Amino acid sequence: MSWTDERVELLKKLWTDGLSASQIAAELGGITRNAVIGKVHRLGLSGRAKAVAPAAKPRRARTPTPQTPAATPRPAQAPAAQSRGATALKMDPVEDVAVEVAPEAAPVAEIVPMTERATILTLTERTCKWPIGDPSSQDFYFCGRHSDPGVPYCAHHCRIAYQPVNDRRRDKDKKQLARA
DNA sequence: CCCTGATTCGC
DNA sequence: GCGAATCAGG
Repeated sequence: MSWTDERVELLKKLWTDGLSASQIAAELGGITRNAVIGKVHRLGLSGRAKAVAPAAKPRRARTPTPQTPAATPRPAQAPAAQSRGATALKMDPVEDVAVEVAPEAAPVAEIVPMTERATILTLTERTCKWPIGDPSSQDFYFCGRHSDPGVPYCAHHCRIAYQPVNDRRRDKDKKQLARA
């Protein structure tokens, strides 16, 4: 894949929206998070809303200068993009909406251990995105259990989501028959 | 382990 | 310019 204008625009939008590099990579498709990060830096829009980095961390990557005959200046990159607004807190508009509403009844569809639950902020390519509970409730969350990369749901919810309609009906019928 | 962004450097 | 490899950190 190449960086077409459309893809660059989408990248800018998603990045400024606060999505992580890997999330953006998944959104764009056919690209890794490294590519996204690299592009973000080249575009000069790194360091989004974030508390002002206090003591600069002396970044050093890879083996300390392996082959350097005599001259490899590498201006250590101009400290250009250090200008940021005061201290904008990163927030996700989606969660904002989901949290604003009344806390009333929270019909939990099933139990998922607290430690495995996911919010819209913690979902990744490998977390189950099965929604649980009332979306307008405080207790709404996503399954969050492990799912294979690129697969939206964990094995358990995959079975539910992708179960053929006929099978489901068959199950339902079985239950009704058993009851009758 | 999972993940995050930052950086370097061969291509 | 691109992005894998690597780093430092949560």
